[in-house]
Amino acid sequence: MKTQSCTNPSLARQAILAHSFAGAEPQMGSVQNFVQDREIFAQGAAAEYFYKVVSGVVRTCKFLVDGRRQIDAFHVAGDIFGLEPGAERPLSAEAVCDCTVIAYRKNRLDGMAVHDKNLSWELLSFAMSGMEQAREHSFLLGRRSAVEKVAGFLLAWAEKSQRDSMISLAMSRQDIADYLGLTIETVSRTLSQLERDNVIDLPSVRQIHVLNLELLEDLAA
Amino acid sequence: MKTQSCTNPSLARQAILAHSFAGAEPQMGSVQNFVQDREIFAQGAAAEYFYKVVSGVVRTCKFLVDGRRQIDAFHVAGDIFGLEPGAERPLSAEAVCDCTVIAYRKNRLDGMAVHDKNLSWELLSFAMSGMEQAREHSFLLGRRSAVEKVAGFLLAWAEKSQRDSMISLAMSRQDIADYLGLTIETVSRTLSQLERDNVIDLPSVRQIHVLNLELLEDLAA
DNA sequence: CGGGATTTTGATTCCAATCAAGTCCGGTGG
DNA sequence: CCACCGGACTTGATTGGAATCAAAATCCCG
Repeated sequence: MKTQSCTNPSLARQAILAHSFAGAEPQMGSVQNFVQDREIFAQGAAAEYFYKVVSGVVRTCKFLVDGRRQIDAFHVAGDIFGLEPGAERPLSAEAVCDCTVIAYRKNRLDGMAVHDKNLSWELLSFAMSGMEQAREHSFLLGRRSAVEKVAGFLLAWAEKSQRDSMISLAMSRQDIADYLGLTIETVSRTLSQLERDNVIDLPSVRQIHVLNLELLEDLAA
Repeated sequence: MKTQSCTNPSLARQAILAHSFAGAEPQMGSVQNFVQDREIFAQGAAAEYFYKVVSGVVRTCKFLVDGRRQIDAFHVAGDIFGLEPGAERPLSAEAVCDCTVIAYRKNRLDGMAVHDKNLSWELLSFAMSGMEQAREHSFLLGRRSAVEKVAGFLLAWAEKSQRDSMISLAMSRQDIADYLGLTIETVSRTLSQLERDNVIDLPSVRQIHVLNLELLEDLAA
C-alpha cells in the first residue's frame, strides 16, 4: 500500500484562517512535501513552525511509553496544525498519505498579530475551533460503544472530507482505531457489521458508501 | 450533601487572562452566585455571556438523548468558561458547589479585542490553553484502563486545585465518572484499590491524601 | 437517633481486547 | 500471465475488565 489515493476536495472548517496566510503572501511560508508515513515533526521537538495542509492528510498523535499511539486529529487541505502554545511539541505530526504543506514561522506570528487585528481575530477563531474539535473528539471517546464511535467517526470524516454519500478514507484501520481508542479488530468488525445491517457498503477497503444516513446518525447516538 | 466545602486556593492556569477583565474594569461584568447544582447556562441556549470563576467549581457538560452525561471540564477560580465560537451553547454549565462567577457580555469582546491588542493576545492564549486542555482530556479518555484514568484525573485535579499532597475533591464520584467515561462503581472501586495498594489514603470521601506520588504517576502511564 | 442520599462492595453479565487463523489485495519477479 | 509474497484487513475463539444488577455501609443533616 504505497500510493493510496488521497483526494480531499475538502472545504476545511478553518479555510478562512488559512486564507490570509496562503493568499496574501505566499513567500511567507515554505512549501514542503512528505511521503506517506513520513514524520513532519516529532513530539518533544522545538516548535518553530506551524503548518497549513495544501493537499493530502496529516495526523497529529501522541506515543505512550508502552507503544500505544493515540491520534489527536486528522488534518485535511486548508487545516492549520502545529500551532500550540509552548515551545515544545506536545504531539507528533505525520503524513497519512503523500501530502503537501506550507510551513510558517511561529515567531513571525506574534509580531504580525499585534499589528494586524484582522489576523489576530482569525487566529482566535482558529484556536476556538480547535478547542471545539478537541471537545468533540473527547465526546467521541467518552462512554460510547464501538458502534457509536465508528458511526460518529464516519459522519465527522464525511463532513470533513466531502459531502456526498461516498466516503473515501485516507487512513488505515489502525489509524481509525488509534483515533477512536479501539483496536483494529473492533473497527473492522464494526464496519463489517454496519455493512451487514445495510447501513453502509464497502466496495473497497478505503471506500465507504453510506446507504442509510439517517440510521447511521441514529447509531452515532 | 448540601454544603460541600469547596475551597480552591487555586492558582488557575488562565488567571493571567482573567486578570484583565477582573482588574481593570470590574463594572464591566456582573457578579453572580449559584448554589450547588444550579444551572448557569443550558446547552442550546443563546450564548450572550462568558464567565470567569471567582470561587467554587463549575462543570461544563453535555447531555445525551439517553440520559448519559459527559463532563467536558471542571473550572476553578480564575478559569474562563462559556467562551466558544457560535451563538448557541454547545454544552451546559452547572455549579459543582456553591460558587461565584462574573459574567461578561460576549459581544463587547469583539470591539474591545480590536482596540486592545494586549487583550486580544490574552484571549488567544486562553483559547490556546483551552485547546490544550481539551486535548489532554481526550488523551485521558482514549484507550486507557480505569486505573490510568483515575490516577490521571487525581494528578490533574491536584495540580489544578492546589499543590500539596492533600487533595480535596469538590465533585462527587458521579461527576468524576462522567468526566472519565466510567461508572460511579468503577471509580469507587478504583479509589479503594489505590488505597489498598497504599498509593493514596481516603480520610474522608472528598479528601485524598497522596502517599506515593511517584507510583501514582506511574499508574497514570 | 433516624432517614435519605451517596458511596462502597459483591455477583454476574457483556462488550471489546486479545490471541490466532484466515483472506484479500497490490506489487514483484519468474 | 501467473505464481508468489507481504502487508492490510477480516473473521473466529477465548479472555478479561468494566458495566450492570443488587445489596450493604457510610455519611450528613435534620
